[in-house]
Amino acid sequence: MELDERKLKILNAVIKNYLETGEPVGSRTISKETDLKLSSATIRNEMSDLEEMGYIVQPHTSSGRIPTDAGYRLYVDNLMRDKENELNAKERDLNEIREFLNDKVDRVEELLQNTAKLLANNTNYATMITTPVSRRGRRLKFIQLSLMEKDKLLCVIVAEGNIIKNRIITLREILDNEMILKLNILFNTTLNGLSLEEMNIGLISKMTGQATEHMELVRDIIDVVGLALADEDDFKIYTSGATNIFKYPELSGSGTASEIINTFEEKKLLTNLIGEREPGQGSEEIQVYIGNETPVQSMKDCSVVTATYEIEEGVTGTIGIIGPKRMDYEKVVEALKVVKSQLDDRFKKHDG
Amino acid sequence: MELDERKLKILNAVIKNYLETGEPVGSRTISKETDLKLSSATIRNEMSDLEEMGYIVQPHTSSGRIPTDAGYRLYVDNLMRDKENELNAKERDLNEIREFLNDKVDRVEELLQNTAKLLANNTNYATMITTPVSRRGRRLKFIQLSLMEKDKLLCVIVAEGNIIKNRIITLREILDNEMILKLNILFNTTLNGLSLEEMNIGLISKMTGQATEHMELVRDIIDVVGLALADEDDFKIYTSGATNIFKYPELSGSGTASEIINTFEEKKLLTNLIGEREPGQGSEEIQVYIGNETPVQSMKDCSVVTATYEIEEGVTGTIGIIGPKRMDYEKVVEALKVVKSQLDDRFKKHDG
DNA sequence: TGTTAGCACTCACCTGCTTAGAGTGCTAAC
DNA sequence: GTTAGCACTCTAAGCAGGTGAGTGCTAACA
Repeated sequence: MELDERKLKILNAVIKNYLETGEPVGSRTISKETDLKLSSATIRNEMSDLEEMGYIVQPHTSSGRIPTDAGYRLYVDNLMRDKENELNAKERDLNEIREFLNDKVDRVEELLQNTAKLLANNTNYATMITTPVSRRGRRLKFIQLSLMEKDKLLCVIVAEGNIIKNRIITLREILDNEMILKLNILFNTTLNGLSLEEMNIGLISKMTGQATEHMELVRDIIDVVGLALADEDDFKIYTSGATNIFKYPELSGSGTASEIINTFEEKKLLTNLIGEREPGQGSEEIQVYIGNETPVQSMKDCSVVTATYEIEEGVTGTIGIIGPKRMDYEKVVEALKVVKSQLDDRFKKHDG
Repeated sequence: MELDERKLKILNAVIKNYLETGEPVGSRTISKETDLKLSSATIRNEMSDLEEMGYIVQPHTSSGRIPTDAGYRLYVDNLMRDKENELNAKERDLNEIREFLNDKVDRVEELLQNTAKLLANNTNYATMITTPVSRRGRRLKFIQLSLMEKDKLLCVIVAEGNIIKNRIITLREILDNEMILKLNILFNTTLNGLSLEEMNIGLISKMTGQATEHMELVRDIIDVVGLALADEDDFKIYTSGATNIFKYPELSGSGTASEIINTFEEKKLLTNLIGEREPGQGSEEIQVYIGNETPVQSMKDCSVVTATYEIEEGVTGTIGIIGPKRMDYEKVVEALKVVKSQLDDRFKKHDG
């Protein structure tokens, strides 16, 4: 059977109507609400075909049709853009996002948290956003050792991108200030500008050789620096609007809501959503997962839309919107694009 | 009417039974399950009295009784301890908590997060825990200035309790290393050991006087130090097991669950739970809020039990457990006591 | 050959009715 | 003061019937 123009129009109408109402849609509704001048009987025949092709189903005999995952897929991939003219109304909402992101918020944490909240409020879905992380390890910019207490050494480690980490080392020996100064010089002349991979064994033995009386300490410090550079513990996931899912009966019933909320609470469970985007792939960088396509099991009854933002070459974060399968894909995709580009801009501005 | 021994026993039995089953409890049940050798008819009379006194109610005519908030209150304040002999069984669970907290977890954040999770798993209620905060401002331990880029100065500020904060100052002048060394010495000799309140105007003008060429910078640094010491932004609330509330039908129905989950997501809404304990008050430092007594509106159908832990004089955090009014108060209170004392120990150990 | 009107049929949902069971309050007897 | 007995109340569950939305199929129409 062929998916001709008319069938597409009907499918589009069915999905569009279902997105709005959340109720199964019948042939009469389509007959009345499309510009196709067809009776409900004709529509019925076409819908029967569409069902056979796997794009729509009846929840039970003699009820209207609702889209299948395949139906949504087709809609998202091919039909959605047909309605671009309607976007103007939605643009208004998005302007709020634009304006907000243009305001200055000083701390990144707050910025991301607010972005999540804003998206959640504007879309009425649950949202998540991650801090940007670098694919390759960061380079060491410099290191600063200072004595905090007589047996506690503070190591301030500054990496590329001005990521600052503090580590405390408990000393097994007494150090005087002069020695600390020497160690500072030793480390900064040897390690600065290197990435984790470049700090090899040769380098380490060279350093321990230059400070034979404090070999152990030097090793400790190198360890700490290595861990700090590798450490992704400033990788955070912020979420907002998890309770929005209660607004959608098809999710709030049974155990689904509980599972989803739990996933949001244990933010680690969301890591699978983070895009493994190949560098330089597709222009959009927006992913839509429908139902079972989702990488997170607990969301198999939802749809998930993610975008990847990039604040500099190789340093990316992920924004995600989670809602019912009948989410307003257009609005969500549009909102993500706006946020993504605004975030890009903001970070670039900050950089320069 | 007087609340005699027998009435107390019956009330206790009603509440205990209701805590277990969650169903209204009838006179026959009590007649069978207590050691009082009384018929159901007698129990009925007594229950009628207890209802008149406001300790129990019938959800509808001709159903069993459930406790009122006043009933729970009486139970928590006076009746609960009668069953201390049963605690041995529950002790086993608590040992798990003890063992866990004795294991070393390096980062405080992780420790607290895990504690919340552990409590949630062991009690089947929702839990929260805050980072410890100091009532009075912290004292400055030392400060370390270093040049990060040619126009960016890194200030590492270490406060009492080894709280470390990093701040970046953008320079309006060029500084050489010698100058930075001088500034380091100036700040550390003048400010170390002082609290925010003690850094008064006299001190500031004395310092700017000693570095007239860099007056602006000195002022900037003092500002940054002041803000960092006052800043409570490392105050965090960790939560766990929010979805546990779905296990209790009386909460999961209607909008309550959604509201509670929302409160847990917007952690700020939980701040009202944080104890304003007067120093040196009551030995227990465990608070039980039943129903409407709660300081957080969205939890008016729940009970909330909080404990305050203190890692050093004046530096306290709050642990909270949120569940249905029919929560197992004994177990919860016991668990909180264990966690509280273990946390105390752990921090003291670290200190020493 | 595609489109339409008509009709029988299905199914979810609502309403009203009935029944069973748990539990009460009251009274009278012990 | 305690108890047995009884009438009463209320919930929960199950069943019957009616309604309406929607379908599939067939036959007639353009």
